[in-house]
Amino acid sequence: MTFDPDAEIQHDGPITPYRQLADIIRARIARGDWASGQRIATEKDLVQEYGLARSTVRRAIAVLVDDGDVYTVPQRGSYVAEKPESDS
Amino acid sequence: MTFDPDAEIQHDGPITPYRQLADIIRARIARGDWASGQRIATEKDLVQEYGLARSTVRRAIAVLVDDGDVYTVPQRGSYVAEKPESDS
DNA sequence: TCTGATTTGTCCGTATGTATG
DNA sequence: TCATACATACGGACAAATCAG
Repeated sequence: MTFDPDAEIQHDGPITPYRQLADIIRARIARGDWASGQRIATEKDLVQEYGLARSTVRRAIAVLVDDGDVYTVPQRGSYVAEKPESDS
Repeated sequence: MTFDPDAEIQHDGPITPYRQLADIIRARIARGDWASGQRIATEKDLVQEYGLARSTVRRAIAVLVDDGDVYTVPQRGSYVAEKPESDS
């Protein structure tokens, strides 16, 4: 993935490929590429689509898991988490 | 690397280890140790070969990058830049 | 049941980037 | 300048579980 210093979403830390990929996946979920409960792209697919190392892809997914956006099932894949609706 | 006040190549500023190393690398490129487009020695190797701190080696490489003699690819290494021939 | 393909889990080695004292 | 530590990233290898046939 091309390093994009003009990426729209900013973070606390430096803009890095794994953070950018995490944002991209989040955006794709929001856009409806994958519905709630559905499996997202495999690590292998993400590696091929974005030209990143698998370790980097895994780090991006780890961010999403940490944020509660997705969850991973060993040997199965990562799925879009069902998030509670915001009442605010 | 031993500080050498009698180094042949002179500079605008004071003679320092990182400037001397930059000169050495330049000379090695000119000599053909590394061809155009090829990766030069890693920072680690240069540290071991010349007995310098890594930060000093990095400063030397930064000089070469600044001069357009080499370019660095994150997580990959530094490469000999393809320089346009001088017609003057 | 067996087999092979798929997919995530883990570990290793290499290399540069950044920060601190 | 030096020494050290940690972060980031790439690439490879192998293990383990799952699933389709």
